[in-house]
Amino acid sequence: MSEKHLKDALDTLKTTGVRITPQRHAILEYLIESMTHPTADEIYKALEGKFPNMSVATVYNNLRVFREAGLVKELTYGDAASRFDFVTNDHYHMICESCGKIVDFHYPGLNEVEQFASHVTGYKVHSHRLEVYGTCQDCLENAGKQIL
Amino acid sequence: MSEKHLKDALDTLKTTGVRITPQRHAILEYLIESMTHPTADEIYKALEGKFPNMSVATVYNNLRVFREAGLVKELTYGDAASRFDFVTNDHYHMICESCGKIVDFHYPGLNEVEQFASHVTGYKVHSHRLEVYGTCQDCLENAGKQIL
DNA sequence: TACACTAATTATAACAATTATAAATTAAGA
DNA sequence: TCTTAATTTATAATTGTTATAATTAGTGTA
Repeated sequence: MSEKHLKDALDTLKTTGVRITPQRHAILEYLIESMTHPTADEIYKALEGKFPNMSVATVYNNLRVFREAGLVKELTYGDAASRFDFVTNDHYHMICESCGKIVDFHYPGLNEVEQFASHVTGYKVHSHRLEVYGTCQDCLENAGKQIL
Repeated sequence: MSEKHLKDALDTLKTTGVRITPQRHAILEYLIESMTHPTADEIYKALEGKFPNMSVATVYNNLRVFREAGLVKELTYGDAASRFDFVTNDHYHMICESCGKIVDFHYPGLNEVEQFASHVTGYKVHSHRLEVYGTCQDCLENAGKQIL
């Protein structure tokens, strides 16, 4: 399953004329396997065992390459670090405001929002971004304990 | 109309025990009157005529105060500068990917998305964020001209 | 397989947005 | 008016990210 994702991703890169380096292979692999929407720095730290000489710039450069190839989405949060998400199929993010944990969920058909928005603003619509903020169950439970 | 907004905002601050300084008054006034969702730096530059000695830190500090009081929303965009939006009633943003222009639009009832997301993830939901990306009419026209 | 060409990596410095600090100033209630 | 704690200011520090230039290493071709 994730094997296939990796292979597909590498194929996509090849056909776009992007070289497959060991670093790129490792970053992609890590992105696909980790379910945690990591930051560039987390990727960097996770791979420094395998690549002691790798530079942060390499991570950033390659994340940009992947983003431009459509393999990866960047989730931006002000001056906090961006998080990177391997693109599988369309999904949205639920974010815990207490601990920052992000989980995916699917929701069908917000196309009508795009149509509506395009109609009232006159913009030609490309895409949209939806995120839901709340508190995850772990944090809810911890909050409960503190009251006791 | 915007007079009333300003008065209400100042009242809110007063009841929260926040002092009304000339700088705060001016920043709020600028936020309410400008329809452009300014960055902290834009606010700083816009007011440096009135307050030649004001520091950027003051702008940032007060935007945080306003945010915590619920008067202002911060729109974050990765390493680009945050934009600040005076809260009137709920609306969403349509953002031009070509020139960055942001316009507001209203859309009723995405509550069901929140309910759905809460159900599938187990999170307790507080809020959500929706943005639509596209190209504004000005940029569409300019693109047309370049082809000719 | 070896070569050549170009892209990618590395190390480092630069940058820009934001925040922390400490001293000076000031709003607002008594 | 006086007092006091909050706020502002000026500056330095921090953090995420990108630019630069030199070195290294994929990959197509002979």
